[in-house]
Amino acid sequence: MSDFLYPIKWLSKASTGDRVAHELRMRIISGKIEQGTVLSENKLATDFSVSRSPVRDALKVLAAERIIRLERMGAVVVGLSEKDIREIYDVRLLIETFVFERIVRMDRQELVRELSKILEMMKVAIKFNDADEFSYQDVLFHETIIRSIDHSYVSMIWQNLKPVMESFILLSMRTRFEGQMEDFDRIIANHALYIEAIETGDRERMVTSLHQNFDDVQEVEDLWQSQQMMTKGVEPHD
Amino acid sequence: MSDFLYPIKWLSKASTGDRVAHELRMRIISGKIEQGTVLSENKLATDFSVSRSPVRDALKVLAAERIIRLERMGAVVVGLSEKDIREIYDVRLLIETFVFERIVRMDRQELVRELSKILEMMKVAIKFNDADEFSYQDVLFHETIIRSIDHSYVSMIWQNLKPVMESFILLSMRTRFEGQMEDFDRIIANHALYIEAIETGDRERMVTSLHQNFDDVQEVEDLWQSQQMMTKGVEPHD
DNA sequence: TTTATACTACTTGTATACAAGTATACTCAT
DNA sequence: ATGAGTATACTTGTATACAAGTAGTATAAA
Repeated sequence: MSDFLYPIKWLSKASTGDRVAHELRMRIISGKIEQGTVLSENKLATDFSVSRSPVRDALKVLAAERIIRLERMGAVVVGLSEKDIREIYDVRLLIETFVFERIVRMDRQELVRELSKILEMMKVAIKFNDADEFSYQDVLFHETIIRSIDHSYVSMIWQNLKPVMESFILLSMRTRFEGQMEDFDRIIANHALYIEAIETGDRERMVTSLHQNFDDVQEVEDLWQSQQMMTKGVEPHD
Repeated sequence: MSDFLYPIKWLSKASTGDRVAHELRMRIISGKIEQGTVLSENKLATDFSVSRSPVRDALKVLAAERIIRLERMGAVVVGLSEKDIREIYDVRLLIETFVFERIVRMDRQELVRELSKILEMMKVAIKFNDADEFSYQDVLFHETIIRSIDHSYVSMIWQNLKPVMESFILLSMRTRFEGQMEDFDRIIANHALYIEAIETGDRERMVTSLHQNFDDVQEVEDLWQSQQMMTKGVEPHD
């Protein structure tokens, strides 16, 4: 099969099933595999040169994430619509707001330190033009905030959202690193604002930051749409 | 293996893997399988007289629900702590509040009708002493509310919460049907209040209803604790 | 030409086989 | 008695085999 969209170095200790899931997710979200395509376990198995077992596992995972739909015959690709993106951000807003309310009641010194470190990492990633590393740190930033309150069911929600978000952010950032470098000043500023909000316990600022983050992605959405157009443009997939 | 805790009639069109998952979940949440127990795929397979494949599927599902933890050797039973129950209700509060905000902006006549129907079903279930049917309708009540706004990621959260909630409610209600029948007047009244809140768009009343619902379950929690004690009886765990 | 039937080539769900790795217990040497 | 090392009986992850069922096509009859 052709080259991989998901960073292989992130899969060092992953099982075959995870690898397939990550790669399939990327191909679906990037539009490399079109919506409506029907995936067969056998075909995927031969494509990835693995057996059906890990493919099955992968499909279950992707179905739970709602980017494919398991049907009687075959798994049909659903992908991400604009509505889905909005909805994902609804949920992020929902849980991060919840998390914030708890955070401001805690000692958040350690958290702020950790977030500052991640922010610095992000800056370095920009400096070295490393889109993947930047994405990794970006996702880690929000994960760190969410996990800080030690709430296993909120973490669970994040766990379910994370893979799709990660893929989406990866694709967005790769595109931006090809030309829209000026975006990153805004993104960094936005994350700094988030840290400030946490430090000072300023709910207002937090919500502002979250919304700006969303608007950011909305822009990206357009890019992504066009990228998708470009990708499929060629020919309908098998 | 001994008799089943999960209503077999609810599994009519379920795969073997689902059956195993449902039954295992019930046994874990009821305390019939103790916390800390290490489950082996092979042992479960022979116990349930099935092969490892569906057992594997089931364990993955239960791990996603956080009631077991997949480790190198064996799956260790985590179960539900009081903290978990609180957290589940945190999330329910979170999403049902979100849902309510959307509902009040919609035409909610049809929804109210549907909820009223379910409420009547619940009354009938009480009259005929059918704890399982009552639980089913109770879960359906909340699911109906949540699905009404057509938000796939909020639905996803519900989907992840539902099985554990369902099992928990089933066990609670079965216990209550053995003696605390007076509880049900309050539960019914509480659900009626919820419907009213939706009908009138009264956010205040909705939150009241949700909190009362939580308090209800907190009481149940005690019952459940004692039931669990009874089941294991032996000694305090870890 | 149209309709009904049967067949073929798929699909998934479950069972089994095999490989690689890990913990426990036992044996042997000190 | 104690410690090192090995044997063994487990564990999971992946591959393969088999059974049951479905869609769509081709063939045959009206």
